[in-house]
Amino acid sequence: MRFTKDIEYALMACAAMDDQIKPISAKEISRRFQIPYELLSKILQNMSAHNDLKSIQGPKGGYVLNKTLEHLTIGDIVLALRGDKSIADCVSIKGGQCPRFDKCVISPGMIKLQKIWDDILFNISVKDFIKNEN
Amino acid sequence: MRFTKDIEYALMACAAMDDQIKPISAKEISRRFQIPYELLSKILQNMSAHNDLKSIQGPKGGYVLNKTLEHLTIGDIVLALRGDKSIADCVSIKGGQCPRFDKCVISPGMIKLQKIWDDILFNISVKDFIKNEN
DNA sequence: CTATATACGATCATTTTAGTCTTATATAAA
DNA sequence: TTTATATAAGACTAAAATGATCGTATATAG
Repeated sequence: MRFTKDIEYALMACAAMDDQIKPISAKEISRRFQIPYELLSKILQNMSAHNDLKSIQGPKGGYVLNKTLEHLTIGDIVLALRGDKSIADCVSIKGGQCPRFDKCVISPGMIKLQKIWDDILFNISVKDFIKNEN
Repeated sequence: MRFTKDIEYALMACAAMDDQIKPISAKEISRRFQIPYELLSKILQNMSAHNDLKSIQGPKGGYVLNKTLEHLTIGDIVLALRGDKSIADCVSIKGGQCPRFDKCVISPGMIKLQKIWDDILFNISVKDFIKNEN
C-alpha cells in the first residue's frame, strides 16, 4: 500500500496534536505544514468519523486526539483514509473479485502478505513513527 | 506500496515459468491467464531488461527464468516494474524532494518503514509466494 | 521465404489522487 | 443577538498513474 499525500498529511496533523486537551484547528495545521486547507479538512473529518479524533465546532474549536499518540497506530490512520482496501485487487473483498480467483496462483500469497503488512501497520504507533530520535 | 495489475501479471507469468529450460511465450502466458497480450509483453520485457528473465526471439522462443523461483524474490519483481519508487513521496530521492524535508516530522518514520517493507519483499521468494499449500 | 516470436514507441481510456469551490451548521464571545 | 470562527459535507476540476491498445521493426527456426 502506497502512502499518498492524504496519509502524509494525516500523520503531520497528528504530530501537531500531541495532547488530548487543547483543540487545534485545521487552519492552524494547514498553515504550520503548508497543507491545502480544504484537503486537510476532509482528512481530519474522515479521521474524526472513524473516532481517531474528536471535533469541536465554533471559535476556539478544532480537533483533539481520542487516543494518545502511543495508542494511535499507522494502521488506524490507513484504515480511516483507505477503508479496508487491500494491497492488491486480487484479494479485495468488495468490488467483484478476480474472475480467476478459484484457480488463482497468486491470491494465497497476497493474502499472507496482506496479513504481514497489516501486522506491521497496527503495531507501529504514530508516536513511534513521528519521533525523530535515533 | 500497492500491488497493481502489472505486479499481479508478473507473478502469474513467473508461475508459468517453473523451469529454466523451456521458453514460454508471452502469447501462451496471456492465453493461459487471460492477460492482455501487449500489456504482458511489456511487463516481461521489463523483467527481461532487469535480468530476471532471459528472452529468446523467433519461433519456439519466449522467456525463461534467469534465476530459479526460489531465488527470485517479490522485491526483484517490484524493483523491475516500479524502479526504486518508495512507499511515499516523502522519501523518494528523485523527482524533487518535499519542500519541508529538513524539518519534516514524518520522513524519519517513512524511511524506517520503507526499510522494513523492503526487507520483507526481498525475503519472500516467488516460489514461496505462489505455492498454494498451507 | 514465412511464420512466430520479442522490442519498443506512441496513443488512448479509465481510475485514482490532489486540490478547489460552495453552502450549511454549530458555537464562543462581543 | 449578531458576528467571527470553526467543522461538515457535497460537487467539481485538474493532474497523474494505471491499464490497455495499436503499429512497426527486428530476430530467427524451419
